[in-house]
Amino acid sequence: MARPNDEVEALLREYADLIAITGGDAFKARAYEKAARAIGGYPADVSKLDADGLKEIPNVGKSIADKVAEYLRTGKMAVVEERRAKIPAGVRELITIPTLGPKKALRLYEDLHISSVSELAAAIEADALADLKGFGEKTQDNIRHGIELLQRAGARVPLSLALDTAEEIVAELSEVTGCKRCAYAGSLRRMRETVGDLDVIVAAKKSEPFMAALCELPATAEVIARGSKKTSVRTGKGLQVDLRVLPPESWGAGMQYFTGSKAHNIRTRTIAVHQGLKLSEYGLFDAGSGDSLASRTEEEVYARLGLPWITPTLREDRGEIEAALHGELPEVVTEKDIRGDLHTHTDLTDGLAPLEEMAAVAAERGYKYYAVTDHAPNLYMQRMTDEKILAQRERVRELDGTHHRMRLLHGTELNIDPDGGVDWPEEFLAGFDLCVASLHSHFDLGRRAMTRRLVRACEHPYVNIIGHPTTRLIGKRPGVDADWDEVFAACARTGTALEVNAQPDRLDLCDEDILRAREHGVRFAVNTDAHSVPHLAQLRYGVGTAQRGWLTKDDVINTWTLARLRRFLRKGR
DNA sequence: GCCGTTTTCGGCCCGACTGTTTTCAGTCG
Repeated sequence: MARPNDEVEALLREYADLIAITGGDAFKARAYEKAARAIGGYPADVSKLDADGLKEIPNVGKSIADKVAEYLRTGKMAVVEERRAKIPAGVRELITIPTLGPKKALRLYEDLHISSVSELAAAIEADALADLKGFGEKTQDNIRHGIELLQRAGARVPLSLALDTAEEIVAELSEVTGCKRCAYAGSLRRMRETVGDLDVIVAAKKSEPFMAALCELPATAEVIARGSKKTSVRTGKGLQVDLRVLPPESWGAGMQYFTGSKAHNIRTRTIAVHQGLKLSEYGLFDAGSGDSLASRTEEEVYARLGLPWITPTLREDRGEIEAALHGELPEVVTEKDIRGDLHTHTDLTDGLAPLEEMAAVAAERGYKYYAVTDHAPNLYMQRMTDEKILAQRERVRELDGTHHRMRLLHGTELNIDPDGGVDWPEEFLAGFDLCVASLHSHFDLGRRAMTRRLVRACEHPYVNIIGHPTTRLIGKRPGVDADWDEVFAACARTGTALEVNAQPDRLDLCDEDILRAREHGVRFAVNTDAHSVPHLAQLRYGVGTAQRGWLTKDDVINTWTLARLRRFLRKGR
């Protein structure tokens, strides 16, 4: 979903890198990075803002606002063009190599005129770096290895793989003698959709046994660094794991610190500094006397800073600090708030398990209601017919209320055709309790046609939920192009919910889209789109994503009572 | 370059590890 905000973000990031590479003021470079991030995550479309409007964005002042306005007006930013003229694009590429930063990149360019990763690889092979100051044998080895890692690609791994690996490592380290506590932190705890590396925290008096245990795990393929406080390894699947061992009394401060995000921590540390305090992974200290004021629990640390405890999924510096200071933190939706799944499949179409089994497991999960929504006929490979779906409906009615009194709803997942129409005529659709409608083909219509298509689907009187709205597949396929603000407005106007699809390779809508849609007053449904029994447990990823989008119970229709849900599903008909 | 309950200047998170620079710079998170 390339939108002007993303373009501006990329350009400002490039400028920040170029400042760093040319030895410019490091604080200036960081100011541009902060502004880039703020614009990328800003809910409104920057191309619709003037310079004054741009200055409303946090970390965007007059200078950056003017430059962004210049770019939006002319398609160029003069200062970036100037720096690009001095530094070839390939030099910036060099700093994507792990262990190679802006300083070394500039030295390579100035002294040896190296301006691409391939030139650097060739120079190392030709032993051309031997006389270069600061490039000893080890440094060259690290760069060579860094280039290999870069070329192997796929730096970030899906949330689900990261979680599996982390739970395994936490379980192993928890067994080591002397372990007081062990947990994962970092972007995994914040439930980001992909995870770059794992942060595992141990509270113990002695660190060495844990460092040894991590290095000796079967999953460990390579030891990157090993010290007494921190050890980093890489797993066979290329996932980096950073282990920190902290004294038990620092547990809360350590978890707070290593959960991040970086941006959130900068804010909390700044708050500390303003109060004459110093916040580190070891605790919150009086800056003058060095006395420890809080460190045992996260709650304690936040409280001493004058903040309530903040849910990890909100810690992105997307307004949670301000909300916390004003006592306006959202009470985000949790897994136990979900009363039912509204998008699931059975073996009648492409699911693996029969209706009876899916329903039984859903009831075990404690759901009050559960919707079966198999594919509609226009997804031809699924061979759905009127007879088959009506026979299923009969069976659904028979089973209704038989598992722990869970109510079964009969639905379907319709296909939105290129014009925005759906499979069956209205008379037939009236027989369903609810209809999900999704894009399954024609992903490359132009933006206008795609917008019209989605808006028409929302306007359909029997379409209740738009399933996996952008149809992106993380790391494989971008979402479709549409004017999403227009689509979100149509959802709000027509009483059509947007799905937060919990499949770990979808997570669609994503957190940033949820934040934007929420501004329009849209309702959401957090669904698994389960095609098998184990998929029902993937709800946690959807809930995490919903939390990252600041959704409360009230925003999510499948936390509601069945009576309230049914009123919503009538869609004013 | 941005920002402000230490406001219009002077800060900007801060500590860990590595490698090579014999006292610390570069990179990372």
